[in-house]
Amino acid sequence: MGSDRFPDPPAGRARLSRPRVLRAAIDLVDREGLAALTMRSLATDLGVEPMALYRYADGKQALLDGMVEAFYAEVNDLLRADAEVPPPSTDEAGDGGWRAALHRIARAFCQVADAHPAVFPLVATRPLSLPLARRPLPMLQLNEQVLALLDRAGLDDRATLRLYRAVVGWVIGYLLVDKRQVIDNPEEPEPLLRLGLHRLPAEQYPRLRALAALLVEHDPEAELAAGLDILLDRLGG
Amino acid sequence: MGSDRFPDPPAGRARLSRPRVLRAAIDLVDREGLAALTMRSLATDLGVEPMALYRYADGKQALLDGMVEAFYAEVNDLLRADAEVPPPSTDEAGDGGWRAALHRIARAFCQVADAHPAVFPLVATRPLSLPLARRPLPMLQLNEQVLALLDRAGLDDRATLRLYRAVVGWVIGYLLVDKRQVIDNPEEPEPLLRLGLHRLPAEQYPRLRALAALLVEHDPEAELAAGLDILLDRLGG
DNA sequence: ACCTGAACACCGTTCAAGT
DNA sequence: ACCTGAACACCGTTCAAGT
Repeated sequence: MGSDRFPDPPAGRARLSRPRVLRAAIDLVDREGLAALTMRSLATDLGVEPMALYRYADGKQALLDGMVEAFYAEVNDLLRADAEVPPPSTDEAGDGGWRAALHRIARAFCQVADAHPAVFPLVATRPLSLPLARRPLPMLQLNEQVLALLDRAGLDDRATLRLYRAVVGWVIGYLLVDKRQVIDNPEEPEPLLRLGLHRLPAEQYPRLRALAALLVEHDPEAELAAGLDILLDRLGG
Repeated sequence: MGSDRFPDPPAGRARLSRPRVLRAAIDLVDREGLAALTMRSLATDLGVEPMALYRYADGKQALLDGMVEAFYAEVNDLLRADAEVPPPSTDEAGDGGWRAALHRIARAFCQVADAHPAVFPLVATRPLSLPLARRPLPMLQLNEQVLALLDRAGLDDRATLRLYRAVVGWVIGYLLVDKRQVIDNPEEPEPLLRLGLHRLPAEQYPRLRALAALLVEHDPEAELAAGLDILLDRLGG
């Protein structure tokens, strides 16, 4: 995370640093939601004047991009951590393990998204306004890693990219849809009422009402992995 | 779009109406981007004072939700329109046509996303903070329609929901990733340079650099449809 | 019922100043 | 080099008033 433009100061004495600012921003959003993040509230959290932040991010927009950067850095850290505890068989499935490696990446991504649900919308949408080469380095690093793994499937370049888009789109889309299970009234024990579905006219939305009770009961990690396998099977040759 | 709370006035004489406000909001965002949308700028566009908008949306947040509502309403309109021009064979593929109907929905969704690229991030993320039953009616209507179509695959409830999540996640995720192809320097004729990739060190990102030239060359509609078929094949029994 | 207009609290950011 | 503090333009929203 230490790019040239935002150097980490000598470390120890100095009060602020880019990682510290980004971490504080993510903490604040985890605690109070995206809307509560302002340059002023973040400054207060860090015990500093708002303008002090501008040394570590070029403004609010850049701060948001920095949070996406921190998100991907966390994914990469997680992956490095469990790479040090390799699974029993080094050559996991006889295919060089690229498939299992992709699953590990998806799982790590999923874990970080779960840890910072309010940050995830930023991860899904902010890169839309950034040209590829300007994206956060940790994001590019993960992209490169996924591409390198897909290469081992032995596809040509076009097919590799098609599979790449499918994998990334699937993971982000599935997480986005899954995290939509927002509860209306957390007090209510009945799951159907918790979702506020009694407000839905049953005549107009028969299927939605009938299935809504089951909406909450599923295993996101397993479904995400299953879909990933399907796409790898059929697009991976 | 005419809910009880925001009635369309007699129509004709009256200056403002909820559809007119939402349409103006989407126009503004299409023209100048999400950041340019403020209650004040929207009011100016409509030739009205900012506070006049509060009669048609309960505030900025509700306005954003209203735009998602308008987005889904546009999808539904599109679907109704081409339902009036049915394909030559009424029973499209012998399976009751539910598969083809799903493809039509995906295509319509895709078209509207293309028409309003700056609005799409709202569509992808705003429902995260709304409990199911509070979501815009046009969105619930489309959800119901998709569920009804999936029912025809003859799956049990759990499998139907699994497939439902997969289909919705796939379409949204794919569109999100595909629309990320943002151009760095539109003047530059060379596609590789247009993406700003000369700034990527080739040693660290060999695959990304090698494949980036091909990133722009693909057929989004076809890839989206292909992925949809794969998921329907394997999760649809 | 529908819209105006002034006012308030808060926001991101500038600029000049401190150390 | 790193942070402060005052200031500015702009924002969403309140409230009371007009017609």
